Order: sequence, then C-alpha cells, then structure tokens
Amino acid sequence: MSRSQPDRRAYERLRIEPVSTVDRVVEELRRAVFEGELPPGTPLREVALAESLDVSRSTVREALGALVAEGLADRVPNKGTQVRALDPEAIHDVGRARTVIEMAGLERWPVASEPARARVRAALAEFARVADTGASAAELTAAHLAIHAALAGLTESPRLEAMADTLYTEIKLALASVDRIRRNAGEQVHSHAGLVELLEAGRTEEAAAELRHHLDHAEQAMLGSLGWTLTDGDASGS
Amino acid sequence: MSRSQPDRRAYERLRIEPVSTVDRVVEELRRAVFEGELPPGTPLREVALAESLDVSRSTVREALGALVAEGLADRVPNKGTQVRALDPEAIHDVGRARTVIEMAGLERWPVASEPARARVRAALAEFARVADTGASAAELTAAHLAIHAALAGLTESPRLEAMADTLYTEIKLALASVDRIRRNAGEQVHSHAGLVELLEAGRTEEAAAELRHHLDHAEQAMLGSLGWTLTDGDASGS
DNA sequence: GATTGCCGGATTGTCGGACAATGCTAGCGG
DNA sequence: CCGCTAGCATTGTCCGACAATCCGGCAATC
Repeated sequence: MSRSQPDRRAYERLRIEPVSTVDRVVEELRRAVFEGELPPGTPLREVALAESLDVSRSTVREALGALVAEGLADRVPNKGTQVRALDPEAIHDVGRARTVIEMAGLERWPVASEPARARVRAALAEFARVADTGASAAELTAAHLAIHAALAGLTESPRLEAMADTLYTEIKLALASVDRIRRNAGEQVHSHAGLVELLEAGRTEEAAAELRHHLDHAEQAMLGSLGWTLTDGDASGS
Repeated sequence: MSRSQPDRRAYERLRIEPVSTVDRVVEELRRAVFEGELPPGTPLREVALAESLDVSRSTVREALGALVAEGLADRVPNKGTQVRALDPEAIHDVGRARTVIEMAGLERWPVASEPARARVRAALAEFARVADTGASAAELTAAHLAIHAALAGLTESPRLEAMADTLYTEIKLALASVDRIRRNAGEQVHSHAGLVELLEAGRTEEAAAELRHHLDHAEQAMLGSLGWTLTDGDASGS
C-alpha cells in the first residue's frame, strides 16, 4: 500500500461533484417546489415533465424517485407522483421529531467539540446579519433553520444531522406556501441569541426550557399561518 | 359531497398492497443481503442482476435506488452500487442516534398512550418466547430489535419511528456478517424485563440509566464481534 | 334511483435495445 | 520507473413500445 501522497493534506478540501442529468432535474423541481411554482398537491406527470425539461422519461422517473425519497413528493403506485401536501398532523410530527433531536444536541453543548459550538455561533451571527439587511423570506428562513441545524449538529452524529435536515426540508416545504413570513425577525434573533447566551453561561436547563418554548411557539405559528388553507379542499364546483 | 355510503365503515380495515416488480426485486436483494449471500462490499452489477432476475435493467436500477435510499447499499456515480459496508465509526454513529431516539421514547413512558406502552410489553413477551424456543439468530435479533423499536414507538412520532427503523436496518445489516450472535439471550431478556419493570414502577431515571448502559454495552459487543472483520480486505490474489 | 358492467383516454410500470461517457486495466513506449 | 494510450466493462441517458391500471362517463340492470 502507501501510494505516493506527499501533500495529501493540502488538497483535502478539494471536491467536485459530478452533475448528472438526474441531479439537475431534481434541482430544478426542488427549486420550483420551494418557490411555490408547484403548489402542494400538484401532480408531476412524467411525460409532460420529460418534454418540458427535454430529457427522457426514465430520467424524470428517477428524479421523481429522488424527490420522494427526499420527502418533497408522494408517489401512489399506478397513480402518479404529487408535490407533497402537509397536513397539520404532519407539521406537529415534524415538530416533535425535531424537538427530540435539537434538545439532544443542546444538552450536549458542554461536551460538544469546539467546531460544533462555533457553528452555532456562526449561524446565529449570520441570521442576525441577514435579518438586518432585510433579505427575502426564503433567505430568512434558511438562515433561521441554519441555527437549528447547528443545534442538531451538536449531537455530532451524521445520521441525526441528516434526519434533522429532512425535517428542515419539510419545514421549508410547508413554509413555501406561506409567503407572509412573520416579520418579527428581530425578536427571533433576540430569542436565539438569548438561547446561546444561556448555553455559554452553562445554564443548560434554562436553555432547554427556552428552546422547548421556542419550538412550541414556532409550531403554533406555522399551524396558524397555514392550518386553515389545507383542511378540506372543496374546490369542486358544479 | 356525501356520496351514498351506507356501510363504508364495514370496509374501513380492508387494504391491499400492489406488488410491483421493483418491489419484488428489492425484497429479494434485501433478503440476500441480510442472509449474507451478498457480503458487504459486493458490487451490484445492473446487467448481471437484470439477467439473473429476468427483469429489465431499468427495473434493477430503480430497485438499486431503493436499496440505497434504504441504507443497504452505496452508490458511487459512474462506478456502481455496492452492498453497504459499515465501518466502526458508522456503528458508533448508529448507536448515538438510536440512543437519542430511544431515550426520548423512554422518557415519554408516563405520558405515552396505552397502545404504545402495550407494544413494549408485547415485544418483550415475544422476545422472551423466541429466546425460549431457541430460534435462529436472525429471529432473535429481530425480536430483540422489536423491543427497541417499541421504545422508539413511545415517542409516538411516525417520523422518529421511521428514523429508528432505518437505524435498525443498519444494525441488522451489520449483524448479518456476524453469525455467532451472542448466546446470552436469557440475560438479554432479563435485562429488558428489568427495564420495563422500572418503567412500570415509575422509576424513569433508573430505567434511563439502565437503557443507556444497555445500549453502550450493545455497541461495544457489536464492535468487538466484527470490528476486525471488515477493515482492509486483501482479497486480490494473482 | 342506485348499482353494476363496460368502454375509451390518460398515465404509469416494465421492457428491450441503443449509444455516449466514464472508470479501470494492461500493454506499450520512453 | 513513469506516463500514455487503447480497449473493455459498466454506468448514464435516451428512445420507442406495450401491457396494466386508473378514471370518468355511459348504458344496462334490478
């Protein structure tokens, strides 16, 4: 063994990602979904997409499979694939799940590695910056979720982080329908900053309580924002 | 609305699941992997599989995608798909992740729904029964994992349960290589029974400690059983 | 009038073949 | 010993096709 690698470390961070056609299709669909161009429930027809995107149906099919695996779409055998529609129950479940993971991360603050903690601080700073410069709603939520992702990162478990990521994906999906994101970004920043301060001060208990409160509140806000827009869809006229 | 449905309720429980060809292929591959017919690292060649299973390559491809999503295989672009090989680091991570989820479930014992608690008791009883009748190693681990799945079920969050399931899948995968499952099934039963007793008695703290200890121990046992069997595979003769 | 049987269009599931792009290996020449 | 090149194996993507299934409507039946 031991091929010649004199300066491996210098190149350690270099990475390239091969972009397959499928990847591009997935990316485009993801964008359209998050952008609200494809509202929840929209059927994703294979032939039509293939023609529109000028790729073969096989490619579209594979991309749709990826979307389903990602939680952005639902597939019913022999019926087709649709943009995922989240009901209040799903929102609640996402809330419960992420509470478990983020709380686990938070409790590990004292023993977490320095980079993991730094990531939380960095995410917080970035959120503050974004909130200040008054960015788009999507950017705001992205920055906000980055903080929570950093909290999940405190677990220092790739699997838990990945799980948290899928949850955040669902949240972004739910929020895609709601354009009127709450404007209280300032208050949000303050709340998170307080959370981190408590952590830095070693008052983990209080931080946990704060986080739990925050998550409960966030869930309520989300449900309130879109709870009634999705219940029973009585769109059938006639 | 309200079409005429006089006796809808009578049919409420009826369900059928369409079995697509892809499903069958996935099932067969899963079986082969768990059975050890396809050891970790085995390449899953598309054409060869297609010919062997007498299905088209498209179908195999889709099945492989499902396996990857399930965590049973890894796919490297332009190189192919292989049966997943778990390194010690992965084992450790699975351990951390499931600890978080199962602990969360356990802490919810007092407030969990009755069916959720009943599931734990049932799984425990089943494990004891299986251990008594001296079943196969695979059945034993399945019954064992069912207990832990029931613990995860205490969270009563479908998403967390699903996440736990993928973790258990990985554990089964890792254990597939190890035929010589620890024989101390009796002791295992005892340990879990004690855990549940503590829960029933409301001594949650002690139960948590017990579970944590059990999980740590299990991880050590797994690492010890296969830690050295998977490192560098020097199979190239010539 | 409600239920059932049947038909036609739309869509998905699966197939087979085809070809370019990529990765791997071995041989060739310097 | 090293780099280059050619060749082979395998995957990525495309195309066209057909059966299976779903859905809505319409006629037939009790």
